[in-house]
Amino acid sequence: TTSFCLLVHSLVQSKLYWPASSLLQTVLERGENPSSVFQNVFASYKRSVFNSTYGFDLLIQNYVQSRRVLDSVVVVKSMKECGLFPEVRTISAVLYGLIKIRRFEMVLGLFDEMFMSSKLVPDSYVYAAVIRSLCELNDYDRAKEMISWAEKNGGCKLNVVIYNVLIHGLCKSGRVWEAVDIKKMLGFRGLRADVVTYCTLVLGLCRVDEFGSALDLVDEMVEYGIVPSEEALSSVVDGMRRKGEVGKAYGLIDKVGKLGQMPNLYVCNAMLQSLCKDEGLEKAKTLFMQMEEKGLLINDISYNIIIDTFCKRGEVDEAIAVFGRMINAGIQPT
RNA sequence: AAGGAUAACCCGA
Repeated sequence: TTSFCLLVHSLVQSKLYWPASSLLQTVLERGENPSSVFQNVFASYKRSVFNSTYGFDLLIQNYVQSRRVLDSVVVVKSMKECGLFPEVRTISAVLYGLIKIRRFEMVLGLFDEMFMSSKLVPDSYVYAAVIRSLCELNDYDRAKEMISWAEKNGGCKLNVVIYNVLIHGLCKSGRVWEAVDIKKMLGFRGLRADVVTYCTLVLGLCRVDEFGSALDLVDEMVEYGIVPSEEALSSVVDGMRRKGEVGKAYGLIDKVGKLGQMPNLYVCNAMLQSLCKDEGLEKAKTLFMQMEEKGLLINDISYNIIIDTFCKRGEVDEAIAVFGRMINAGIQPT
């Protein structure tokens, strides 16, 4: 093992990271416990003339990638005890490993240990991990405190992702209006809501049946040229439709359609149905054309709705024409 | 030089 470790350090010195990493992998597979592996790597580090500590980072990475996150934590802590520090990026990989196994308290503990009592400066990835953990622990007060603290003396410029994490957490906990407030404050921090911010809020609002506000947000994002996801758009359109606001729902499809986005087929079919019933056939036909243009995979149900409507109006010729198009499109009549 | 981050999507329980 000692020769392995010496070799690792020298490979790292020559920037041969990939071989160094696979060498470490074989060391890990020997099943030694992480502190003794660390001792070995540390002993050969001291003996060698190389001064890059990146070999330790690779060791940590290897543990994380082998889903041995807790072992990676041992190495990080051992390094600190020996006065060595991994790169911030490496620590962040460990933090996300911990999040994946839902050890949120450990994320907070490691954050304190590594960043509160050293010269290491957390970056936005690290803050995102901490905020995420606080949200998962339902401690939104502390999450907000942490953000204000980081804004003042965090040493790095917070980006929109951090706020998106908080917004998502609040929405998931049903605190949608707080989430909306956070978004409103982004401007004062020199940030702009992005597609994730908007989609998260839109879906959060839909989940608590606030379709009107969701609609306003979609309007706003479209003004900024941000295209809502199919999922977000579908939720709002279907919500408005179920509230009986079929006209508004249709207007939204029309508007967003110009940006190339359509609701999913389910929602479109429901809209066809509602338009035929409440708004007359013209709009339904227009929607149907849009669905064809946008390449939505129209199914038998979509055709049946149109055919049925023509039949009910006694326009059998039209119905047969649509039936013909259906056959041409290769769809089995049902 | 590396599989370091947030919605949705997907898959499994």
